[in-house]
Amino acid sequence: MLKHGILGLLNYKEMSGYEIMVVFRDSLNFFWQAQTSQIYRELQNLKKCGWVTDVTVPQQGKPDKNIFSVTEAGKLELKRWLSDDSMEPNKNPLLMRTFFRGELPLEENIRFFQAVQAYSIRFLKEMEKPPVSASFYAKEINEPEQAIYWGMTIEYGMMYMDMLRRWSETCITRLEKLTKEHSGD
Amino acid sequence: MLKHGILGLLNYKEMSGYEIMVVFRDSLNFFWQAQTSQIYRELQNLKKCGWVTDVTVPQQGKPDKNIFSVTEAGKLELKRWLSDDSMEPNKNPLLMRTFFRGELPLEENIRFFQAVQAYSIRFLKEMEKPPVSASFYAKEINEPEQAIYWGMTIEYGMMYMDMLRRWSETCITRLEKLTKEHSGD
DNA sequence: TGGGTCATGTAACCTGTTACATGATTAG
DNA sequence: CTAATCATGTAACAGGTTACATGACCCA
Repeated sequence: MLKHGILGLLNYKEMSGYEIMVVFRDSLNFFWQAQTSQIYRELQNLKKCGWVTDVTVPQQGKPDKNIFSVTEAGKLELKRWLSDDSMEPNKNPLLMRTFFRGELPLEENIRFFQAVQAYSIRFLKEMEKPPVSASFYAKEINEPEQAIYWGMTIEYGMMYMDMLRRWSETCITRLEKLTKEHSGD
Repeated sequence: MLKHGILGLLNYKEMSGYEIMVVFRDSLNFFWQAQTSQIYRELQNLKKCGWVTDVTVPQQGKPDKNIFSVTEAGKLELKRWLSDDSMEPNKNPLLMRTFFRGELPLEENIRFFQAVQAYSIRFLKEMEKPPVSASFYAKEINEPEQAIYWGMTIEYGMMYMDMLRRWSETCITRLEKLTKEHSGD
């Protein structure tokens, strides 16, 4: 997956490992995270596959830059990967932590879902600010055809966070109702 | 994470690696997947940590059963893990595939989001059937206190799939509008 | 007689995380 | 003077996937 993410970025323009890291950190971070160590390793793998090539650019003061660009074979592989529309199963740590909460007292669990709610609200407020989307999306690359898909990921983020807010709200309500019943006995 | 999932299951009742696999396959599958190979490895790790112990039960015909049960230290660790309410970042392959779709023609992308929509609808229909939730949740263990949290994960599943349905719908609408504009030029 | 379930795993591999190392430049 | 940024990575470990192996029992 990261392999193809890197391929997709290099397809926009040639980049060094460091620049790729910056894009992940500043723009794709909300749906994917990647450490430099992993990026540099994957770049070597992509090179072995013949999907990217690199040129070393000497610099003064700083270490040499290794600029990677996608090959024709790499572009084909990117398209092949995009054409696959099978839905892979997901892992959800939040639901794992929810499932086993019966072990803890109600009050603590209410606090847990309040943290979820606070998180989703914080996220929504962040996203409502106008230029959040504009970090990588418009600045680095000026391709209006692409922008529609970038917008879709943002839209997903907002709809997801709103869903999370509503879900945590119902969880809190349900648990608060239980505490009242208990004290009413 | 899997470590603690296993710990949580063993906290309900003692189980063999095989039984744990069955629970993951039949009940937790929609938010977590685990292969037997991984489960057997994690059980050995948990044993090394002193969080579980095991007894070998000889059986006729079948291979010996290795029944695991959680220790006091394991119960403490489970509670410690549940108390952590920090939100860990998620990876979302679907958004990775959405982000780079500019490479493919509109028609193919419409088909992509239609596949997403079909998937979410199929899932919602599956979940609306009454006894889906009742596989592990009520059959294996009779603990009404826990059931409320199991219900919350199901509720999340439905709200998430409904959100996914709405999102893919808006994506399709947006792309269809574009195709009309193109043909109208 | 052949395939599915019960029940155990091992081995190799891929992916992701954490910690560390280097060294110049630049901004506070 | 110190911390951050630019820019490269390595090493070790943790977590997850894929493929294979064994062997008896049960059902069609």
